[in-house]
Amino acid sequence: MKNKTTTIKAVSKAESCVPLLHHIRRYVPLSDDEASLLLDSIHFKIVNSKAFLLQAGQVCGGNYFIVNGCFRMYLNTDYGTEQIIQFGIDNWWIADYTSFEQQRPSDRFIQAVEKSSVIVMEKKEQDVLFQKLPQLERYFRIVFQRAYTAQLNRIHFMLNLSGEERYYHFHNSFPDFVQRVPQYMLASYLGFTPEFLSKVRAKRG
Amino acid sequence: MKNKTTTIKAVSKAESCVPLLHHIRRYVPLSDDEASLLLDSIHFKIVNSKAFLLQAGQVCGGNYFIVNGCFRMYLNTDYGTEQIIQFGIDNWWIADYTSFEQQRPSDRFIQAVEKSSVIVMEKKEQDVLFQKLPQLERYFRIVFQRAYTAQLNRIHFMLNLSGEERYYHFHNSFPDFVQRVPQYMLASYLGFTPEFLSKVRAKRG
DNA sequence: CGCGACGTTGATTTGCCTCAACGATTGTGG
DNA sequence: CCACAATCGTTGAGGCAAATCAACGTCGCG
Repeated sequence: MKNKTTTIKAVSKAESCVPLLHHIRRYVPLSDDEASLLLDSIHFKIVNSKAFLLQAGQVCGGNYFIVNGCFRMYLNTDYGTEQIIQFGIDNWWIADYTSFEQQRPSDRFIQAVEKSSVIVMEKKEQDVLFQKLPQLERYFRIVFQRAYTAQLNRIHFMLNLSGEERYYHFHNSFPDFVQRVPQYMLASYLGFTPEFLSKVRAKRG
Repeated sequence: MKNKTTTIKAVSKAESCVPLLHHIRRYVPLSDDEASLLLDSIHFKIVNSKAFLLQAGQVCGGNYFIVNGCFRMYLNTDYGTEQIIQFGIDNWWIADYTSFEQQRPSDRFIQAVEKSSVIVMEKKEQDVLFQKLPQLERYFRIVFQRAYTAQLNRIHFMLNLSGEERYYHFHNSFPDFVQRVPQYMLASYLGFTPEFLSKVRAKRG
């Protein structure tokens, strides 16, 4: 019985990490041996809705690959409100990289918006992995290069579009995602109030 | 006289690339042999004020390391105005990475705000260099990781601060930079009009 | 069932924009 | 070296997009 459980767990870990391996192999080569080396250094985690990967004051403990689900990164503003600065969904990495790299306390929260599963790569493990599998540096170079350009594009839209235009642009870009998060979170992310979003939506069904 | 000029030029290339070597060595090891390999694959370029590294419609020809000077990246909006989405100064890399990676036409401009000098790393050369000097992947991984977090922070300020607060925050963060660019460019970058900036400044000397 | 979280709607306010006219400074050609 | 234009910054009047504040409806859940 004990053996069986162990076997199931082992299988489940390998299986649950398939999306990550697939994502890595979109950008760099990774042999099966190298993949199992990787698997030894990461772990899989189920995160309940509203649970935190990170809370302000803590050091960001891992670099998180979202296997499935949805997270929001936010921080508390000067007067008590929460400001969402980004969402993360399936096949995205999320972390407070300033806190993670320097192992210093963060000022942010990373919270599950729905029940989710992630792969955790801790700082120590990641450092070792970068030595053993240098192609991971290339992989993350590409990941961050794209994340950087995505944020620049986002800034462009924030500067040029009205609130209403931003909402419809986002809606067109991620039509299914809009259903997944409460409207007040979407409003915060897009940079306006929930009341405003409600009025925009009232205009067109 | 001609010889002398040539000699000066050769010396000047090695010398002018010192800031780049120094920047790389802040993050990854690079032997002298490796450095000269690098030097063979890049070139140095003086850029006059108002000259372009990239214009909309062109493919972004290089990844540019700014040795000294100042650049702005902008694009034309639907209503004929220019929207600045970022500045680049000494020791920053700048490029339209979407255009650069895919070698497809850009929709952006990269223009010198003042007389500047850059080091150009062309796509082909960069690809070869990444093979020869794999630590450059790590170097750029770090560069992009930091650039990404910087943009996330910038988004946070755009979402949370009023126009006046954004100006003073930027002013405090880069006190000398504010002097270097015309106010209308700063206004565009910070997301308000030149008139508004003028009125903000009028309030406090 | 009743409470708290979320969304809606309307009245009012405000931060910033638009438009227009006017200085100041720079650069360029005669 | 001056005249003149072009560029950049300033100031004010009026307008609009979105925020704020408040009241109310609705749904899911302990």
